[in-house]
Amino acid sequence: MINKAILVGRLTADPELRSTQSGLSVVSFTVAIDRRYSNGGERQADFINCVAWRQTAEFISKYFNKGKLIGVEGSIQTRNYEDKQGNKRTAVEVVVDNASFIGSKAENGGGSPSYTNFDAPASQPAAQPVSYQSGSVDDFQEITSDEDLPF
Amino acid sequence: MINKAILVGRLTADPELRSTQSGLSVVSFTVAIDRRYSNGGERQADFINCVAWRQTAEFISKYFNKGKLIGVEGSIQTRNYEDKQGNKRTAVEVVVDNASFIGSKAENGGGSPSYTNFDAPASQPAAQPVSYQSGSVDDFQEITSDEDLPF
Amino acid sequence: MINKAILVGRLTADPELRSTQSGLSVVSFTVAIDRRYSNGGERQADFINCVAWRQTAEFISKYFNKGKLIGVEGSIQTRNYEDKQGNKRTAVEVVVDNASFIGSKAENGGGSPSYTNFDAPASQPAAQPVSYQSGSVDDFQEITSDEDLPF
Amino acid sequence: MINKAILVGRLTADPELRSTQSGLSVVSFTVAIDRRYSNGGERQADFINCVAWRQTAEFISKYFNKGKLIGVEGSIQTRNYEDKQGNKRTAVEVVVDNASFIGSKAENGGGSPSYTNFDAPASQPAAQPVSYQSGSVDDFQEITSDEDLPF
DNA sequence: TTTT
DNA sequence: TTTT
Repeated sequence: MINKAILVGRLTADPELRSTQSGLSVVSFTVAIDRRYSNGGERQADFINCVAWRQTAEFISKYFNKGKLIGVEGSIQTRNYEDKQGNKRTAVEVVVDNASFIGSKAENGGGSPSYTNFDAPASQPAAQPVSYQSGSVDDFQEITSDEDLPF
Repeated sequence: MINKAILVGRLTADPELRSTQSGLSVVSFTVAIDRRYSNGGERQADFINCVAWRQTAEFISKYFNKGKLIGVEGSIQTRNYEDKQGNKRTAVEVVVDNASFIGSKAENGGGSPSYTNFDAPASQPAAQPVSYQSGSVDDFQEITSDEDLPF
Repeated sequence: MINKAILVGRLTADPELRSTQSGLSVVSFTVAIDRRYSNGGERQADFINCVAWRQTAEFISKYFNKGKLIGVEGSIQTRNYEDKQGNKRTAVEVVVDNASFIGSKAENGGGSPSYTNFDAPASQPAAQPVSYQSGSVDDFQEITSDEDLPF
Repeated sequence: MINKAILVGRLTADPELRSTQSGLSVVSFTVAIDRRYSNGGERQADFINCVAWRQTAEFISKYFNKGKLIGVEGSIQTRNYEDKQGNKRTAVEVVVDNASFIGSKAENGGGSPSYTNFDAPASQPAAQPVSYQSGSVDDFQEITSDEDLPF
């Protein structure tokens, strides 16, 4: 089974990092994406609610803010809850497992001179990460030298 | 900007074809997709509402029914409406621009001996389409012979 | 069956529009996409060959050039051919069925003051399209008014 | 930047698990995907080379074989190498970071009664995983109880 | 509740 | 080199 959403749009507000009772980082935010073809003049957009957990949440809250372009990859999750009036409602949101900068330094806010490069292996020169993906660092697709390839 | 959803799951019910006042075909249906990792035993699924228009709608209502596997590609749309109590709510659904059969004849229900192959160019032998995509037939990626390629 | 590629990267060169013998527009171009995690400092990128046909080809050659950000959606196609030495080789390329501008006017080159808005319905105010999708204009997901929805 | 491929097709052969000199598991395999619209009768397919590493590699070699349906998610990688004649060639393959079963038990080969459920937290009842994703177990999107959600 |  |  496959459940995949891929979005590129702009944050409608600064993402706000929170924690669950058990200490997990979570961030929720909304991505605005203009529709391709609008209705005779009036612009239209979709506003898609997203949630990210753990390091992905921390990455997003650290590097993105209102109006910035973001690339997001995840799955569509439906969740039941009761609203204040006790009505059963269902929330639909994208659970983000990967977020990326899109485009130029200018577009991304550039700068951000001082920060912790939490992803780079200790011995490597620090560099601004261009995305953060759920998973431990040692699972990223490493660049294996040719001799190391068995095919 | 990019807004793309790709789903493979099962229809929770027979899709029901309707028409708008202006005569457009529409179908709405729900795709159930099991989550990869469930919560200590209890299975969990996401139930994603989908809408398709025109020929895609007709294709889906013709070839798919409750329980069948379907592959769906589209975009996530948010839409505002008022519920019966007059509360403003927002609906989130996948607007499908392409649906595909997934897997074997067995899995797909096979059979379906008589139908109109609305997509095939008139001069071609009729064959069961394996998907339907928004767009006129003459926009499908045709198989151009090698001599026809300019590179 | 599903075969979907979604790319956001930069054009390595100006796309060059050509025609097949039968008069179809084609464009081929390469999208460079930085890898997320590079190999201890040296930047690495994937260079993905793409082909687009018809109006998508014309759209791309009209609005994009070397270095510009592009969003691309399509399928991965494998094609057999013989190289100059007569060896059988297989080409792998993304057949683009949809291309989009990504990000700001600045990022996109903005300007482009005079052009034909080939997609807009005749009666609508002309506006720069934000993407072009294979399919006739009348297959785009239109914005249907609420009364028009059968659900 | 975004580089995403999503495929559902059939394995053209049994995947063969290998190891790099440094002891990493790798598997390479080819996914056959029928094209939607064929050229007046003759069937056509794309044959897409894929590589997977580590646990994803082990998962694939354990649960999939020739002819089986597979869902694959990854990125398109281009890699330079020299062929036997010393010509520079470039390989294009999908680096898989997630593989899933598609469809029914029947379709998947079902059975497989005894195996190690390498992903389930120790205290959970063992169950056949439905996919494997790069990343440590503790990064999967867990099902958090409602009280645990900060929104 | 929404972004350039 | 290719799968149902």
